[in-house]
Amino acid sequence: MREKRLTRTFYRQSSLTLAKGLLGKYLHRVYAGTMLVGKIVETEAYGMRDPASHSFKGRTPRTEVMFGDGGFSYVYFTYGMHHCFNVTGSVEGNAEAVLIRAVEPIAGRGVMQTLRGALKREQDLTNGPGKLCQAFGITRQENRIDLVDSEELYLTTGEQVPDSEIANSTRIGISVAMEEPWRFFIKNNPYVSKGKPSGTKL
DNA sequence: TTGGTGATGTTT
DNA sequence: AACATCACCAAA
Repeated sequence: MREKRLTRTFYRQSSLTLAKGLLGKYLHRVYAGTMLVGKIVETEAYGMRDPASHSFKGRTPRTEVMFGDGGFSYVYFTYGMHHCFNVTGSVEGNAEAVLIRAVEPIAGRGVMQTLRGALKREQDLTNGPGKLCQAFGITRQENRIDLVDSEELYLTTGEQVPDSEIANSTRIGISVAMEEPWRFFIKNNPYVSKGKPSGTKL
């Protein structure tokens, strides 16, 4: 069966709804003529009045795409060596985005392995936000792509994930708003990242 | 299996 | 100076 692309309407939801709704969807990326596909298994929502969001301090050249319409890629570079891939949500003026933290490889494994280099364990291929960007060849060149139109980077309906297979927790790797349970993942999926949720403090 | 640490460059 | 991370190594 043919994969159906996600519509603009789908992306124009709050980042919280979108983060959960993106689980099971397929990420498609054409890299050097090869179609790479991954099933989204872990996401995090970042929103408007969220101190952990890049958009919190207002519009800057980097975060401008977050303030635009839903359905665009937001790729940033962090820790001096990693890229992270986000999908913008909501509508023009509302800065919301969902960080894609992990995917399960569906197609194009060979190319992903080449891009990632030698690995000890199979799941290390794509079980983290920086890792999946490397495996899919996603860099800042892929920032601000319209996922509704692009032939190189887009999302499709993928697989339905029942609520009973979805779990949530606080987000990973942040130092503010650590109590917000805005991370979503598919239970028992081996490609979910191993980062530790923040905010398990008193 | 867990935990500590260094690499690295963009943004503010 | 901080940072929405990862790979490495050591200890147990």
